[in-house]
Amino acid sequence: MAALYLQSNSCTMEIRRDVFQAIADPTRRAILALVAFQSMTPGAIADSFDSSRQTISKHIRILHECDLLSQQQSGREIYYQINGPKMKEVATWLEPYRRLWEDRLDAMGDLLAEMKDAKTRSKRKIQ
Amino acid sequence: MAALYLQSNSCTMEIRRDVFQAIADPTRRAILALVAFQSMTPGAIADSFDSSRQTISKHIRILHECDLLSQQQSGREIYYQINGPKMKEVATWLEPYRRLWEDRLDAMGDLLAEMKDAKTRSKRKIQ
DNA sequence: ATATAATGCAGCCATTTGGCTGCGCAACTT
DNA sequence: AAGTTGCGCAGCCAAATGGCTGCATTATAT
Repeated sequence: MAALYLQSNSCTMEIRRDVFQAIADPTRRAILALVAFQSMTPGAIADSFDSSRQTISKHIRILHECDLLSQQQSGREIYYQINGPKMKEVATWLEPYRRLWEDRLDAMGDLLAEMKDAKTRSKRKIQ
Repeated sequence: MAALYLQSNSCTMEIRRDVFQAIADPTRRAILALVAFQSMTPGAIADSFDSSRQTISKHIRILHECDLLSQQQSGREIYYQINGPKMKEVATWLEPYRRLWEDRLDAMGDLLAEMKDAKTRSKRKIQ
């Protein structure tokens, strides 16, 4: 939707993918899980799935375009591996929400605390 | 893609959404950011965007279907707020990858070796 | 009681997505 | 030199996505 485009002569070329859109697909998350342990070739990765090699290759391309995978050529083989810092982007986005599931002080946590602990002098500000 | 469907008489109704697919859309992430501070009504949320109220309502529905938002009715108004524990699902998925950007990172190969190390409990080796 | 406000739902539409196949090309094997 | 293997790209297609508009419904307000 909100992708960046770059005009190159007569054609329009997409240059950047969104990390969140990339990890939205379960197959791509599975690929990330596979490659997390060791770098793998597209062929080897595709062997783990029922989809065609080209389909998996497309997923790899998307992961590579958004920089979640880095490649390393060796002859005619290309080894793909996870790009750690890019994964951190998701963690960074998630960080501000951490307090929402780690214990107290959000609206819901406030409610729960009130239910569990009758002594709490809560000045809840729901709504 | 891999969504669950439930047959209900003549129509096919989707019953469950994926959290990752839900946060893939930038508008929905913005909604989450809005609602993180306080519960809000769909109308108030929609005021923050250029899209139509119904379009935002659709996004809210998706977030609610995957349980990222919880609702609380008050008269004809409905207050939506973030569901913390559901957000944790993303954090849980991300956790195994944390070592990829944390720790002492010398080279990518070292990181991979480290992950292997965690499995085999043996000596650390490069790539 | 009547009007207005707050929502959700259904339907329409253009674009994107994710699958497949066919193909071309470079790099190993024989 | 000729064949095989690994890989990416282009093109096709059905399904999903995200936007819009037009209702229907249920509370409030007048």
